[in-house]
Amino acid sequence: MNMPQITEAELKVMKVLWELHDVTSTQIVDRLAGTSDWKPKTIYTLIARLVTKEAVSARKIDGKSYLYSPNVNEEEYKSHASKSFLKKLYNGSMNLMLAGYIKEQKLSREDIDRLKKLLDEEE
Amino acid sequence: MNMPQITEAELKVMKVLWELHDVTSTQIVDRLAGTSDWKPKTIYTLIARLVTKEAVSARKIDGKSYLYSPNVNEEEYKSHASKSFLKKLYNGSMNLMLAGYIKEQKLSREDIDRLKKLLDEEE
DNA sequence: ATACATATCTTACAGATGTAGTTTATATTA
DNA sequence: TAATATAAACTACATCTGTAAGATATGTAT
Repeated sequence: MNMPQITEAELKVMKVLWELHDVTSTQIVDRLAGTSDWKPKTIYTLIARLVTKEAVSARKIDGKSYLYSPNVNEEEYKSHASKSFLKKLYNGSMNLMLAGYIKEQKLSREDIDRLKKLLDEEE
Repeated sequence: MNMPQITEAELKVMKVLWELHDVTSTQIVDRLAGTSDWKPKTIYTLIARLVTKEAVSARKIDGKSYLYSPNVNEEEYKSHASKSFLKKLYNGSMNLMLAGYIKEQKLSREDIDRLKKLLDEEE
């Protein structure tokens, strides 16, 4: 259950899978028509690569088509990616990241309140 | 002042630059001797690529050597990278990222207290 | 002045990534 | 059933990335 590497382009496909679950490639293509300008062939390639790296599984529904579904859990993946990111840039510390963020005034007053609420609920 | 793309390997070199500022390639090589197993040639290549993409500037100190210094600010770079990361995975929202983190129990009681303190100071 | 060391420059090369075209097999339609 | 559409498989190809070796020019030691 070691997390496969998922590239940025592949991630967009994963998001559709996470959202819709059990879809055909055609549905994925349709779903991405609005948010990308990829040719269908490009999307097929991305799907195939995700299947190869076992991030997605494919179940045959007839001699030609498959139903695809995500093999890696969305929250697990994000948590894994977050950890990697923090390690790379902030010595693994969410505190450092948030401190930097606050210093750069990237958080609105409302954001801060919401974050405090999140933290309060945790105690 | 558009942020150059800095790869993971290059980032390790940038960190030395951010830490030491105005160093020779030899100093960078020495500094990285402990934390990586790169051959000196590899490090020279990374430095050269960083210079090419103008993330680092080089000032000649004699006919052969240069002094290198970071051209992109550490905090700015990290903030930029954080923003990209959040956009890619959390719809741009630090709240969502932190919420996920909290849910996964990735934060200790102390972390939470420190974060709350950070947020309090901001108000 | 000559040999040696070495920093930079040039070149290399495999694997990952973005982006797709071509071929093949199968389903659908007329 | 024959033509057509299309999903999947296979192939392609430029760029980026990690990782360095070889060539060249310059500084240093004898």
